Amino acid sequence: MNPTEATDRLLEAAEELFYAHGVQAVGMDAVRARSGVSLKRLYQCFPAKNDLVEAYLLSRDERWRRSLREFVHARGDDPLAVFDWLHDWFREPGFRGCAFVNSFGEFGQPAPGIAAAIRKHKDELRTYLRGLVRDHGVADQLFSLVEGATVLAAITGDPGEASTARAAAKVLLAAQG
Amino acid sequence: MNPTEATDRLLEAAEELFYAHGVQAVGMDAVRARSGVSLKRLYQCFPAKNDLVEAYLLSRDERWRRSLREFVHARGDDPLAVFDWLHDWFREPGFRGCAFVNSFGEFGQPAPGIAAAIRKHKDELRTYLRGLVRDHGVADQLFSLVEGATVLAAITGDPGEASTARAAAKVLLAAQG
DNA sequence: GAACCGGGAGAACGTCCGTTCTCCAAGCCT
DNA sequence: AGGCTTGGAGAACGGACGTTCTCCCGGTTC
Repeated sequence: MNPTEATDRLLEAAEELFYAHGVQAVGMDAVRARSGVSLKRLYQCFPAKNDLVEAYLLSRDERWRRSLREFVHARGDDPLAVFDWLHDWFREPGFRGCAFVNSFGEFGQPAPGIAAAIRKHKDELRTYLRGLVRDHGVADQLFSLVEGATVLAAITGDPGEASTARAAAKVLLAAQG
Repeated sequence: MNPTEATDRLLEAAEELFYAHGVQAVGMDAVRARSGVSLKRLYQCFPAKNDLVEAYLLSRDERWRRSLREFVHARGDDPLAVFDWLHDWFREPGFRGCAFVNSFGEFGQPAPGIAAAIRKHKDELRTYLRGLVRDHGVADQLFSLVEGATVLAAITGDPGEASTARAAAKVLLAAQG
């Protein structure tokens, strides 16, 4: 097995396991078992667990934002489509909230690379929303609604939080003028 | 030292340590050291760490909601005062986001008591907001803003997220009619 | 064919931590 | 005073886990 394929399989396994059970609850041996990559190669690709966690977050960020971007773009970049996408996401079987918020909660003082990955995700999302909604103030308000709906959907298990946030966003966008 | 005083000191130590560093990062021995209560008595008061965690969450819920309620009540139960309170909270030195959201992130599948304490906190908060804002739809929208602002303030470190959410809340309340 | 190299499987090591156990000092009752 | 209980301090136990080490096999090169 070649190193780049090993890295891919490791990242895929890490995403599934870390997101589903939390980073701390998943041992390196579980990642090895799921990925089919030997421990030795695992540590060649990622010298320490922190490195794998950081790569997991960066990879998930890319995939998550691409999915959102493509969905919203297919709807003419309507900001409200963001909340329709959220609604679909919340209904997915394994939905457990925002991976970045969860990781932030897991680590009291995250390693620098991990903290940076978390902040990067939120910064990029904010920037994206500001691209959809020219008024930065309103974009930031929508951002707050997105985060709130995600947290609440995760804790209550109710995907309807997306509809609540969507209704609020509609009012805020209309008030923007 | 009497058992009820021991319980108080344990809860106080647990709140400080668990909130500041995360539950998993704090060992029982650290709680013992901080509280000055012996390990033996600690395990008499709380037979397992989960019990202490659950008590910590319930205790923090009471204190947190009382503080919010009193602040808002002193301002004539103006819903917007909720966001002023948030702004003060976000500026506090040890602010690290919502203890319940953080705990939710820490445990993939929380023990039943812990999951219940987390849900209880959010349920009570929702109920409280619905008391302040008669229109349940708008109350829930404000709830989403509260959660979003808290998450973002924690991750970005910017207390100004409260002002953003406040501005949004003002528009939503005005639109309510 | 024989020495060598890479890689896999899994044992081993060290540490951390939740929980329990041991031991001892100090108070209390008769 | 002398046995008895209580509680504290901290050692000890057991398991989990991150990381490294050992051993062995299969393929490659002279």
